[in-house]
Amino acid sequence: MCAVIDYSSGVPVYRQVANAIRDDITAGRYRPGAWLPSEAQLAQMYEVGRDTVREALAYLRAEGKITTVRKRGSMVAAEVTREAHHVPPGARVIARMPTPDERRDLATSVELREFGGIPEGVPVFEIFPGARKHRKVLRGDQVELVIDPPENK
Amino acid sequence: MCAVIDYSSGVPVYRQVANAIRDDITAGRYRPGAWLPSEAQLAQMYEVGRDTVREALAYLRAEGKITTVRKRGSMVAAEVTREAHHVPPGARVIARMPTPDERRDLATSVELREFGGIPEGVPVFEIFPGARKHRKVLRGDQVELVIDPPENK
DNA sequence: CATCATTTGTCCGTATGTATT
DNA sequence: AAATACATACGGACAAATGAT
Repeated sequence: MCAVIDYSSGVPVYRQVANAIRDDITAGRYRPGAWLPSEAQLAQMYEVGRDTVREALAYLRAEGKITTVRKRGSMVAAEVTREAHHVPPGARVIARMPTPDERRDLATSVELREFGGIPEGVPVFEIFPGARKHRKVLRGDQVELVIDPPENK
Repeated sequence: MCAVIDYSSGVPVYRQVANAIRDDITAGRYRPGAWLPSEAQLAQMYEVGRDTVREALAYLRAEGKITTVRKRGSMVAAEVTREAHHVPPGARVIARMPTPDERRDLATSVELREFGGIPEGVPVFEIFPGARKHRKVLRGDQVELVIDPPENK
């Protein structure tokens, strides 16, 4: 029934599996917050090895689509509402993946306990405000930058 | 010489290996663009299984620190100069990981041929300009957003 | 042009510790 | 308490593509 793995396509099998699972997520067959089948089950479903499933899950983690909890399983990432963050004129902003330190510092207490930090696949904003104020690092999955319209003062 | 893996720390071994390699990268012992030792060599160096090394490399790929080329090896991600991109007042910006389509569309021709798309660990900006213009999706590793100062017109 | 060694991708068997039931 | 399920980790093995000889 599910999933045709094409071994002659040249596309790594783990990516084909990842694509199939991602399609199931986007199609709503796995809902946000729900647990995926276990690695062994997924391996059986797609008729591939466990290693391949593990790589596919790592791939989806890197995309931020799922988070994996040690000794529990992999969960579809929950949707969060983004909080507006106002950026002053003249600022510069880059997006990048967080450092290990930032992953620890930006985590909620729950995430820190469960995952050891913010999940994989979550980028950060690094904001350099105009003058010589300190730069800010914000979680990319929880904020939305709002460019302030010019004020008349 | 290199790397002490602490099996009693509770920290997964693959993460300890990833941390050790990352430290080597940040310390400049592996330069941008250089090939890492092969998986087999790394496994020997840290005295762990190849599975563990592969997981560590997947972890570093997700961080954008390295890119892996099939049948060739893993390379330290090259540094690029960011191009300035001006954002109009009133716009909203989010950062997220790209979809598979975007990974293909935003790749250079070289990346498309070598990796099949932009590398893992590269986030994107999604910019919603004020009115009802089309949204823009830009590579997070190549651009730097510049918030335009208010103009007087 | 042909051959060979290297390297990643993939699969399998097995073992262990831990969380949940 | 006991059993089950699962992530983590090790080892061996082969295929296919690449690069060097």
